[in-house]
Amino acid sequence: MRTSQYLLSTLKETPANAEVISHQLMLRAGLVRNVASGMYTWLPTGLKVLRKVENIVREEMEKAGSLETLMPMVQPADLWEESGRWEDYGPELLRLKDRHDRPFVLGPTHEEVITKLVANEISSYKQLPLNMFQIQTKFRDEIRPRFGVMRGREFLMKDAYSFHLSAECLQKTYDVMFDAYCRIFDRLGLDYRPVIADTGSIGGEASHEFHVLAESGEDDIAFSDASDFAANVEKAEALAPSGTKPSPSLALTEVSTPNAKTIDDVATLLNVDSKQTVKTLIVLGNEIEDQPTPVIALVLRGDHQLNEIKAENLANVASPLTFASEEEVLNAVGCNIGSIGPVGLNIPVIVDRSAAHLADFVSGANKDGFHFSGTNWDRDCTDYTVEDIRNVVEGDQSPCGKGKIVIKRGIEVGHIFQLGEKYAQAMNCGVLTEQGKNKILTMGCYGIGVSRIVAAAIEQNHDKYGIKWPSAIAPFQAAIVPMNMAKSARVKETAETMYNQLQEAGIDVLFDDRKERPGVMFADHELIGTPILLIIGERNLDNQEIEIKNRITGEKSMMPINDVMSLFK
RNA sequence: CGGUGAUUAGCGCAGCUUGGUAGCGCACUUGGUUUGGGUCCAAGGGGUCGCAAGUUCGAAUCUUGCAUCACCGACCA
Repeated sequence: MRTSQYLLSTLKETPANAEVISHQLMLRAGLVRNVASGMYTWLPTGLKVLRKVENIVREEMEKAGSLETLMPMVQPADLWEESGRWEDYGPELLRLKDRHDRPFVLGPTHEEVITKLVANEISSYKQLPLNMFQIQTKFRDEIRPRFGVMRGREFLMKDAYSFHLSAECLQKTYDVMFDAYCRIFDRLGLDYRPVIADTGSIGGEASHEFHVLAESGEDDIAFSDASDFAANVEKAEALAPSGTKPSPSLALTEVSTPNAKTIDDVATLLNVDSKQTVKTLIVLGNEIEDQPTPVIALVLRGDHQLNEIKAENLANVASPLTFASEEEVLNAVGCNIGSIGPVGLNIPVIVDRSAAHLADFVSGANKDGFHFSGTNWDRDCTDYTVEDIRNVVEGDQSPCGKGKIVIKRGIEVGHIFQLGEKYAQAMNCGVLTEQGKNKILTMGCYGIGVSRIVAAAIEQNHDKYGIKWPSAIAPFQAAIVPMNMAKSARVKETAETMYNQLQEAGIDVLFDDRKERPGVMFADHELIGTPILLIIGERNLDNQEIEIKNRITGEKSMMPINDVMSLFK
């Protein structure tokens, strides 16, 4: 490609609306342009990168035995009613109507469509297992799109679905997909980790997320500093503290704490460590027929944070987790938020493992403006259950048994699930077994955020001059940068010859034939991150040499003109 | 959904306090100059000042409403 026939569209200045580095560089390097909140046009350079990512994903999926399909982006609402997600999905699901007033959705994912397809197409166990994927635009009406294509509303995703007769067979495909994902991220040249994940709203059993490690990531990943253990903080188990619980040494004493409504206030006022306090959260319980909504108290150590996912997975806690209103708190507890504690409550009390390990701690007195000091479990509060309901923090024991927890930020770029029978059941997707009986299939589902990978790759690979693409996904393999071609016939001739030669060899090379000063050309190529610059100038032609500059290492070296092809072997 | 802020040329911004029909840098066009790291000089083109209503002789500027975009928060006991 010649720059004179190309749309480079680089920007010298950083657009004001871009916050993270990948978003800024994607705009400056001319990869994408914003169209509306969370929606982007991919310019030629960006699309080249996107297609390279897509092709790696496609090749590895095919190698792993998955069949490519393409499903519609717009889906009829009745499919979603059949699966139950028309009600469950919430406002992220964009709903629309056609001219006949028939309801549709913009597909945020395609379980319904594929399950319906398989229900219709597959009728015998002999046709299983089956694994199909597509690379398709998805739409999720995110609460808050941000960071450019990292969390867009419209985005490109590879999603795959597998169908099986047995859990063992599903596990086998799941393992194959796990390995395929590792190969994909290896080939992309990214620093990533598979981590144990929550199955979230889609439901199901086993699940791993693949995270690209980067400061700007939106997820917290808990690692062990002594093993391979890695889990999303949402999912990482917080073990009970080791050792025996100290015995009570203080009497329960009511203390006045006017206007101290937060743990920090109370800890400061009473001059105790927040680790010696507990906070008590009132949430809604599951509805029981013909009765007012029950409320439940969750008790955590003052310095810990509630893990909402763990909490809402508890049997008697409402899902999604909902905090009680001020009025509900007043009715149930008899005081306002800020003075609640576990002592004397006549509602169910669930205590976190770490909070349950305390002795002589500070708690709310269930009386406005008062707390208790010297609170002790079993003596002052007898009716409670102990559960893991907090987020792990740095320094906790790793749940794998080895080492301590370290927390890093990650960008979720892949997610694999064992779905089980949820969708197959709802859409009546089954086959006849060897025994001639109908059996509902069990499913796996495997996603990769293709467009997000482009942003994640930049987050991990850039410097002050611009993007440093891993070579597998660079928009161009190399660029020819001639010095003062307009004046030098020798330079022009060498550049043209080299361009033709590389083109014929199938090398994706950008020939900078603009009448620009060298500085302008260097700056542009560094910004868009071309891995190799082939610099042709008068001063080296006498020796029949050109200069090679490596974008990743910054190294410059000389090379005989005729050896250029060796760079691409 | 709540809070905050922004909206003036393709991009980045000034002008608004104190109303008088718009300016700077980059980018773009033309000519010249320069040519191994974002040259320099000159001459140009480009804006219903987000939309609507109001106040006024007169509104980018004051008032009201709306829209869009962005940032922060959505553990608070």
